[in-house]
Amino acid sequence: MPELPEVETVRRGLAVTMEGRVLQSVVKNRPDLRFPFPDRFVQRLTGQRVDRIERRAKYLLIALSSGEVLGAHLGMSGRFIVTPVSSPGRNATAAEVWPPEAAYDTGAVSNRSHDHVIFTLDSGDVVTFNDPRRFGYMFLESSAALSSSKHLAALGPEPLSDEFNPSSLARALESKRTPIKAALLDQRVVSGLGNIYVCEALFRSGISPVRSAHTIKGVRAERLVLAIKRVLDEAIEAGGSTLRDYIHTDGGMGYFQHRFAVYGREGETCPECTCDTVIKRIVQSGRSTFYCARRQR
DNA sequence: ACGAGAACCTGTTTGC
DNA sequence: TGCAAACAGGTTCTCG
Repeated sequence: MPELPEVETVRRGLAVTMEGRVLQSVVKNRPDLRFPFPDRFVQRLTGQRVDRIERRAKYLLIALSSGEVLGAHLGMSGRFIVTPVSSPGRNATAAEVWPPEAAYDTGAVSNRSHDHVIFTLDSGDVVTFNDPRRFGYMFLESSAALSSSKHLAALGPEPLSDEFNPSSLARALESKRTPIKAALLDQRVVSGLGNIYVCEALFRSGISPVRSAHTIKGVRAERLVLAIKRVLDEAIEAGGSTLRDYIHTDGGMGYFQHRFAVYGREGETCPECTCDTVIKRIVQSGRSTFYCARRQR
């Protein structure tokens, strides 16, 4: 579900609610998500203060006063929902007020049986992790060991950082014969991109998704890097893209889906071509790719 | 060693 | 209308 802009939007929502607060109670409703929860998960979290919430690629990193960091990946359908103590129904128990009205309104929350972890803060606010498909997961790691931990160690540069630039991208791609579409989904090349924003960035840069990755250098690398940074910036600004599962922590929607040029637009006319070229959908390594065969070479 | 495809799960949409 | 197949924002494992 969520790519970098969606995870960043969730991070901002959680930071407002959780930073500086103490985890008064933690309820875990099953032994595992995609992976088993860490040993003594509830005990290691209960009573900890949340110092800071950061993001690395698509991971949320919740730094605790114990010196440990709670990492969370949303997979395809994971979401955090905040039920404020001041919301309507505040006199009800936490279990009775979730999910908030806005989540009902979007239709994005369909089943309480997928509430896997419920955090109650000392403010009274309740933060719930819900994930129908259970591709999401959580882990705990000491702050010092975090960057070399299993899940984070191999990640490529943050696309919005200066470490991600035309020459670093060209270097990462020079040995790859796979199509550029697949290479950009490889989190070791650049971290945080997913199917939507790869399609959109390739369109903006005029690069064909089937082009061999190693041919991206020079001007093409410059155009691609710029397109990736811009599309991510714009999507974060719009609060991400809400298609099916993804919603904000307050149940609200992102708006960037209205600005997709190609994603999900098979058969529609290309927004940049003046002729009547239509957007094509192909399948690459099992995932849909949308592009304009005339404009993208 | 690399790359394509399957697998992991549930829910929703599409097609016969 | 009803049921089955296809599809979904991600990652990881297996196989050729």
